[in-house]
Amino acid sequence: MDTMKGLKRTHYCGEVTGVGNTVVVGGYVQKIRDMGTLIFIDLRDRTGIVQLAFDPNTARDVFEKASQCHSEYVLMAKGQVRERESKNAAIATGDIEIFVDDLRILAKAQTPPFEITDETNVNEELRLKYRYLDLRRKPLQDNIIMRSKIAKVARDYFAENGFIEIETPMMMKSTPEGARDYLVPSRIHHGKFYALPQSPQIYKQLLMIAGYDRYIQLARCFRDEDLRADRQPEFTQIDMEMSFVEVEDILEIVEGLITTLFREVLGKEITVPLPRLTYREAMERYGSDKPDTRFGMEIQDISDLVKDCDFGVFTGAIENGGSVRAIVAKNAVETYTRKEIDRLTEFARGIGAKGLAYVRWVEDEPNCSFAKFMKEGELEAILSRLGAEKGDLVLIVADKNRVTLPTLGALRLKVAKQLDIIPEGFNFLWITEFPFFEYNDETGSWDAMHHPFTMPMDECIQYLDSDPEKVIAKAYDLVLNGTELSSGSIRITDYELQQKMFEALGLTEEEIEAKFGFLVEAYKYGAAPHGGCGIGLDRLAMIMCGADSLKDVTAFPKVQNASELMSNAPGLVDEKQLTELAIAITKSDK
RNA sequence: GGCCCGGUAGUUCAGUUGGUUAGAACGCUAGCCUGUCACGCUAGAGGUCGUGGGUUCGAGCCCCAUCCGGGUCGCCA
Repeated sequence: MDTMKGLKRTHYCGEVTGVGNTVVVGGYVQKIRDMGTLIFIDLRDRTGIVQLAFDPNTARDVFEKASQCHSEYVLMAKGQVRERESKNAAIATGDIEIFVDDLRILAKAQTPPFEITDETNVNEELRLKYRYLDLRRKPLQDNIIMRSKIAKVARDYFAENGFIEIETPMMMKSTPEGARDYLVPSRIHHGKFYALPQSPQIYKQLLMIAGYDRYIQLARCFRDEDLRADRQPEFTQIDMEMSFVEVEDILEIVEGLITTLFREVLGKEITVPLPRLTYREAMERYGSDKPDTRFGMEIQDISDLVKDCDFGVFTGAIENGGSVRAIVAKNAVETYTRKEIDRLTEFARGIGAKGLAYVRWVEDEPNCSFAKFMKEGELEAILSRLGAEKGDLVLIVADKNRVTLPTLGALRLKVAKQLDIIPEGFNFLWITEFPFFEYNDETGSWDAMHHPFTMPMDECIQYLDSDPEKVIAKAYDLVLNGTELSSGSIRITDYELQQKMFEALGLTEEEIEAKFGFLVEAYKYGAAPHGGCGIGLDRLAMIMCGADSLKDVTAFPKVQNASELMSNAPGLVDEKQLTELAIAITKSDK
């Protein structure tokens, strides 16, 4: 093994230029082409690839060393840049090569379990086990580098706008109203636990009380819930809070961040102000509070057309206060055979619908699952209202609105993906006027839709006790291509109102005192009106990188069961550690 | 916790109705080759068919259980 002695890197591999110059590069062996008495090595670093050339006639010993190299060896090479005899248009440095006169093998390498190539279809499980090798791949390096750039631009943007970056504790008190907390046992206080923050929410509100009127933090957050492609148990938020503001001020700052990020990182112009939809409108048109508006296929209400028909499913839903609604998938009858529609029906049932009615307009006579219940002209009226034509598939759900809308919303998304009709692009959307409370079917009580520190609209406060469903919150979500990017609100700054809010959510006096007493107390000392939001950095990076999963923009992600395949976290700990913490394991997996 | 999909050389996959010695490509090893860049040519090594059990004369293939991974619903104030 060699040392670097006497050599200092002058260029990154992908940036070598200047025929005639002597350069020093370092990197990993991507590929060796050994012609017998002529060797070429492609050397790779995070900027790209450069070709090293070796000829035994001019440098025998260097050539011998090159012949001992293998894939992924770590090399440093000094030599003269010269023009290639034939160019390679596929790489940036394809016109030149380095004729090496000093080669150092800094590290040998085992043959990796998979090839380090840009394109790969290697099983993700294996790649995660050898994450440090997967991270050598250019697409992943590009993503990680872009994420770094996003974070940098965001920090700069907030700094320029007078925000102060403040770190809040990673070990805090557990307030398990929302997601499950990750707990950290205390050695000094046996039987007591810290919790890792689900968000710095309470601390940043306290910072507003403390007078740091513009706060920003790239905050790590933790939620002990099941994973998804767009959900990791630990993630990063661009967390911000501002004082002396109303909703509009916050939206404006966030819009400024978005335009700056897209301009500086992707070179794309985003038009502001961003479009807005009220929660109610989003639900009625898209069946989701985070609609993907890159395509249409909006939900339409046909209740009035079927209220007198002979189909009990339709009329029953309407009589129970629900509705009959539909989406139209254009030119979809070839994709959706009877069998495929059955699968959609299963899918709809999984969401909560009792069934799925459809019209599959394949020939001149539309094939309709409920035709025999239709009176003269009724089906025609429905198809005409919906704008359906030959070749289209109409999907209809009849139920309470709380079932029809989300079901059609999910179907809309699924069908659009299957038909592959979602265009590229970045469609931002503010969702505003969220309801304050959400009815919980299981407990029969009202839960806070956002967190309990959210301010109701001024004119709604009167309904807090009498008509909770009428209360609208000063809350707003930012949605990008159907992904919730950010969630924020104006906060309650009046301690009496806060107290009332906790009570409306069913907390007893004692619970309020034990969990949030210090916060309520703090507001007694005066706070300017304030609000803010947390923007999901990981999700933003995922979409800006064009990735489908947070794993592609997270250096060391966790898998579905929240374990980490490389280190095998979480792991067992010593009996001694448990004793010190006064913890006994009563049950464990084998 | 529910549902769906997957697990066969290092990797990606094929493997017919259950039938002899489980194949291919890439990678790897060795040899040859002076302008390659998906280098080429020759030879070779490499398998607990995720694991356990069952059915059978016989299981990669059928059945049961289980483990691992992916997606999703619940969950994520």
